[in-house]
Amino acid sequence: MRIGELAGRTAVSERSLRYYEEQGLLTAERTPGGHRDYPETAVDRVVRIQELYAAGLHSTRIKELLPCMRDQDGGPSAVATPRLVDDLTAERDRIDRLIADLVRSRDTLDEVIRAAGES
Amino acid sequence: MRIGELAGRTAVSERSLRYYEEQGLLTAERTPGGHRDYPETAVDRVVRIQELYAAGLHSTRIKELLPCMRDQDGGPSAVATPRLVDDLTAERDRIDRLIADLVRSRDTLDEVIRAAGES
DNA sequence: GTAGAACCTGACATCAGTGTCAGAATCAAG
DNA sequence: CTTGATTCTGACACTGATGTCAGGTTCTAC
Repeated sequence: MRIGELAGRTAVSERSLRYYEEQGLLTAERTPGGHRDYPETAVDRVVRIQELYAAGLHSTRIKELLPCMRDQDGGPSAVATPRLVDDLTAERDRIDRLIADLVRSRDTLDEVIRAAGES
Repeated sequence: MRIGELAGRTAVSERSLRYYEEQGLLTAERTPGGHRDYPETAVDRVVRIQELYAAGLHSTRIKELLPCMRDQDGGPSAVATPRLVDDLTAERDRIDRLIADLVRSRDTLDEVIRAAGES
């Protein structure tokens, strides 16, 4: 599929999709004229990338991580090195703390929203 | 207490504390010489502010929200307007989706970490 | 009063993903 | 072939909290 369709189906801007490619997170075939041609699996991958970005991972870390992930189509093509495992463990712990923060913030918002409803 | 102590106790940089004041999120008395003098309650407030920042709220939104929050020392000093309730509800929904993303990302990391441990 | 630590303001830098625009090339349908 | 939609590359802007530095002032303990 072409970039416009991929952007539409993933709700990610074309700009970002080109950026992902630039960062080595996403590859695409090219038409004879140079237009990008994505496989169906790209949809899944872009969604994953977005999730990881949302979790605060940087593109370099995502790039290291992607080959180690169980892909939509089968097993991972690589196994994380001990060094990477350390980094990913730190990321996971950071995300854990972040989730805890978010839950507290959500509770705070809920309380304010509810208090306004009671008046 | 002075800014250095507050920074130490909250693990927030002095730079950020001054920024919070600049944004109207945090107030402080001043010594005759112009140094900031924070009340004990500032510790709690700074922690809250950090949580809300972590949840992706901008300073303007936090500024609107703070007066409506149940403070450490008692009831809220204001009730959210209907307009603000709408905004906060949108924020809450966004945070909900973000938490879901984070959980998925954490699970992904756990899987990669575990896979590396099995080898 | 003096030395050193802590604090003040103001300014500029940074980060990294994304928005946006320009000008050119390609693609698809008539 | 033509036309309009889509895509291409490259460049520059932005955001917004935080880092950092400079030059000066205040505080605290001796």
